[in-house]
Amino acid sequence: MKAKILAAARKVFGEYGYHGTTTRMIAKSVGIDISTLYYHWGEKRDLYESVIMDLNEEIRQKLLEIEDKVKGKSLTTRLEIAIDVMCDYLFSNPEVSNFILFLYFGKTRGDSSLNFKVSEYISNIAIAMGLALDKKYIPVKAKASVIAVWNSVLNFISGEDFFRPMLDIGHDEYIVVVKDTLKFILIPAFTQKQS
Amino acid sequence: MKAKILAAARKVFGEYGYHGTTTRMIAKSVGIDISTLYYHWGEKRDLYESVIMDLNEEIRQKLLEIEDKVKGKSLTTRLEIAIDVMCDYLFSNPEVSNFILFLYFGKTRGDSSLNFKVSEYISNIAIAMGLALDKKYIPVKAKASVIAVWNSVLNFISGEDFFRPMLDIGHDEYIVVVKDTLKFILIPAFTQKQS
DNA sequence: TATTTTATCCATCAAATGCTGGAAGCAGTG
DNA sequence: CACTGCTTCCAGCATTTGATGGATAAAATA
Repeated sequence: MKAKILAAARKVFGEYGYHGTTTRMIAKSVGIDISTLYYHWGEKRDLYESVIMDLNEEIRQKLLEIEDKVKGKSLTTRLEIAIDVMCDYLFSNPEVSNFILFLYFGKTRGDSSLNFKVSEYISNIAIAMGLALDKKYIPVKAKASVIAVWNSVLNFISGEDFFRPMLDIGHDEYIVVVKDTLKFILIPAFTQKQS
Repeated sequence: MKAKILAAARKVFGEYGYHGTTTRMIAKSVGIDISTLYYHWGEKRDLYESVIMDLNEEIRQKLLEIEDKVKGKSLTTRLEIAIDVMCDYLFSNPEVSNFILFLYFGKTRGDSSLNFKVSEYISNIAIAMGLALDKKYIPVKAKASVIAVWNSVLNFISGEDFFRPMLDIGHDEYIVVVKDTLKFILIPAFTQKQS
């Protein structure tokens, strides 16, 4: 039950953001009373933070998986695989990217400095992609590039409802276009001769 | 007064999103009573939609300005100018990109299909950048690319508080890094030999 | 000046929302 | 069965929040 609530919370928070989500909405989506929700998770904020921690772990795993898959491949292949795997994962769990974007850009009344450990990820990705050699010193440029890529992926997934009508294509084709566009834009940038 | 409220509303909505913003927050940031706010703008939703329309017009103007500036230049120069101008504008008005991102990714309880006319912009940009020749037929690939670029810009601006600490640099340097990164990633993609 | 119009605020309401107490169900254990 | 611990729900409380009515002041108009 506890896990069921967590999964539902992730989806609702992802769709409507922290303030847009009411505990009643989450409870209803699980089919239980709010009291049951509070019994398992306490305050709304605690549930929210639990979702963040849960997501953190899930993404960490996914990145490890990618890191493992790209080992020894060429830079171009590494980028292609990374894009494919991340897109597949996120398209299957669209609430994930939505939730993360809310974390990035939305403020939450009553502050709280929640830490979604992107910083760590970014460095790991930069190394796995071969953009940095020394784990201790990763160039600003490399980090910034990874952030740009990471954001692009999230945006295309979360913004499907917004962008797909503009392209006038179906869901499956959208996935293909997104992957192609990401590769089209990113691969030349990273494989060009470094200045 | 009406305009003052609109400007304040844009900022608060941009920071906290629709549901995260209360009419009292807006009124307080202007220094007036909520009643005064309601007197001028009616329902919260109406004010919100007015902000959208206002922003729509402002961005349209900005894009026309860019279109005018890049006329006759090379593709590389066009991209550089576009990135510089948009970055300068958005860094000076960070609430703008935040607000737009909320529109893209956040749902609002009680639906309402508000239309932020991005579709129109995207096509115009594609043409101004020389990615499409015929106004009537703009390739999916061109549109998708423009969306990716557009999103990247918004993300870097809105996500400054999130990303800058990861890069461990100051605000002014951040602006430079963002512009450079965008150019670094985007220009090779668009200037490569079309496949 | 008298009157109307415009703008602002105070007090307040009704609904929504976060959250809780206590009763009831239900499984396992003696 | 009686007891215990865990889980669920109903009812409700306190606060927040969207929204309004009416008094008051300021400005415009006659």
